[in-house]
Amino acid sequence: MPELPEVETVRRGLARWSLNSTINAVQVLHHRATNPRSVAPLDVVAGASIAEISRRGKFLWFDLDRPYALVAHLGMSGQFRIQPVGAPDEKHLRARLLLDGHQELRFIDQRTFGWLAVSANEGPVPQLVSAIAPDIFDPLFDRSAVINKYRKKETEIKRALLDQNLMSGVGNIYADESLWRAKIHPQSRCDELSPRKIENLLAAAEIVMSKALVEGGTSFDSLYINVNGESGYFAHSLEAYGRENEPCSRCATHIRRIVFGGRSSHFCPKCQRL
DNA sequence: CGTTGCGCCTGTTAGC
DNA sequence: TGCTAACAGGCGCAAC
Repeated sequence: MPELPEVETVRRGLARWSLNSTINAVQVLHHRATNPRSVAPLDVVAGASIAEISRRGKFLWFDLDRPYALVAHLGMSGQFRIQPVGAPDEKHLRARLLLDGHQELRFIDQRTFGWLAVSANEGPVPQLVSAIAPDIFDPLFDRSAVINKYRKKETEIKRALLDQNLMSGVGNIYADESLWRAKIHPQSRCDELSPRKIENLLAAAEIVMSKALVEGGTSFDSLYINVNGESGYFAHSLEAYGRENEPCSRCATHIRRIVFGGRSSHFCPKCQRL
């Protein structure tokens, strides 16, 4: 499940292998690979060269030598792979970009929640990304303003953490990890948390995602890999997510899993009290 | 307007 | 053993 550290790992791989390349052709192999909000069919980027590869939260995009960008979201299972021309097609290959130098940039996506799109790129971020809040590593991230936004929310803190309009990049894994680290129960009401607690939570999110980035992200299976096909190693470092009935590393109480808001939350019932 | 729930997908696993 | 149901869950939109 690609969240900020995984998407950033992919972005760095893409930058290393495709920066300054020209996109010679685009081939779309599945109708869901194109986001319906794309302003044009994907093959309009043919002939463009890749000037920069950028990211906000879980969205990434190719800045082109044109007034529009090629935006990508990996969804649940999206992958980019750099492959030599002629390599056998992957089972869930959804689109391929032919680059100069006999390389292909392939978009592979089992569950088809991921997509590509062409979007106007004349502001700070492409139009398609403009509604997404800056992530915690963005120079535009305003920590005190974001703390105030969380404090005004009339919902549980876990839900708010997943809201990409407040702060982007955090998904279910890093939400649970951040809450564990900050010792906050996922069902705590936002408007009952002190500014200090929320500040601690943001600091925890920043630390957890920084550590994950160093490890190349979290891989449970082959659904998340980087552009070289390599897995990340942060799964070994998870303290709460996916550890139901295993002992908390701080107090040995068994981690509990509950479901609310349609998703699983993992937490230590002793360290993270309501 | 803010919050909540649903639908979109497919491969794996748990349970009967 | 073989089938069905549950599960994974980011995002956009509809509904309340």
